[in-house]
Amino acid sequence: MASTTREHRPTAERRAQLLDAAVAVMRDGGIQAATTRAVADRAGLPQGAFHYCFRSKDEMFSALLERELDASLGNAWEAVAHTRDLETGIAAALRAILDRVRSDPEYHLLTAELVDVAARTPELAHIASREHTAYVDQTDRILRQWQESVGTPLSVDSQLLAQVLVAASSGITSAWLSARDDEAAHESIALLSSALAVKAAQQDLRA
Amino acid sequence: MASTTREHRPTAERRAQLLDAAVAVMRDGGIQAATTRAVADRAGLPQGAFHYCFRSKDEMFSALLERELDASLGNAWEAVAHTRDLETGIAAALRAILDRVRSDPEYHLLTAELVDVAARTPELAHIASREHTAYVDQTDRILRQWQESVGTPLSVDSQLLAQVLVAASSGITSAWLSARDDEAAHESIALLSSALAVKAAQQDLRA
DNA sequence: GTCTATATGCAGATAGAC
DNA sequence: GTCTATCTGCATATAGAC
Repeated sequence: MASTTREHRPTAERRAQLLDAAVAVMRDGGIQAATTRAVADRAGLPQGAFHYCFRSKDEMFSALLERELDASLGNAWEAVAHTRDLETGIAAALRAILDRVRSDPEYHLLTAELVDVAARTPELAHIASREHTAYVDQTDRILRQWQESVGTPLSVDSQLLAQVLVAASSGITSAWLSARDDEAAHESIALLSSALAVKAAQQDLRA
Repeated sequence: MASTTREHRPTAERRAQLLDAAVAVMRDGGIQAATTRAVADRAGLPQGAFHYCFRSKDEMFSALLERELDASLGNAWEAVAHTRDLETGIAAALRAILDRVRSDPEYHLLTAELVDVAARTPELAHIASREHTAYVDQTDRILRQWQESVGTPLSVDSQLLAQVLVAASSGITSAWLSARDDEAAHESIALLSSALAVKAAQQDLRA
């Protein structure tokens, strides 16, 4: 019996199944490796299944991008909200972000590649852009929350500080992904946290 | 006459010609677009030419990676050496880096993609790693130079500051490449320069 | 919805004349 | 070194039975 008939499943479920498989394939071999055959195989489905879940490979890629970038948001900066000391909070959050990357470098290499490809592709550029804005906004929200809970206002605009924190985390993780140097990453986190906290909390010391 | 005979050229020259063409093709369509045919076409050579310049596509990719990453080093942090004030120097250097990216976003998107792919590919990972180290070392050298010319020593290790500066620049450029927000980038540069300069030059103000 | 079989095209690499 | 022609395999996508 060459053909095993499979159970009928709602399309949404099959799509998720294929997206999961696509991530698995890409984790190993990068975006290039994600052919429709490889993805369908990994999902345990015949290659033909691909095309009644997605109109084309491009459509799947777009769906994947949206799903993964959204998921990778997480609550990265949550740690800040739970400390009284800004420096401690920033350092803890940066360490948490680094730990997530260290625990699954392939996945984070993949999201970086996804963002690059999206930024270069006209039909996808808005996804990368929207994702970045959402990430900054979420960080901003946590900073305001911290500000309220502590009472003392920041001496810099929270939105601006959020932007810088996001840039700092992306710079540190990308350095780590290239060099895999734990000590360098932790030293950088310590210095950055301290520098930014001093700046953000300073009551014009020299005025 | 369907076949125009071409002049004989040293292999090194042909290789450079193909690498240039590969960059041109990738700038437009990303790494995926760089098929041996597309690259040879862009170079004005027949597809067969590819294989007496490079043993395989992988070999070309490796050569390309090495050449482009090395070229993209530039003297990015040179600006620091030429100012007495560290904050001014850091800000100028970061703005110069951002300007280079703004003047050719496609190229810098490409180098980012190259680094990602290299970091994931076992045979290429060392190139990305070595490149990153070289970049930090070069920045460190400029910081030491500044330190000597100014007389006052930094209050943080110059190598560490160099690491952080490299991370900061990569975070800011990658944010800009996603969101294309000039104002945000310049604000971030100002805040980071100020925060890091205060930290790096502080004579233990609170001691 | 599910599956097999297949159409069509392009990929990387090579052979062999010049 | 240079070129054309071609081998071989895999890519995406579709057709059509169940």
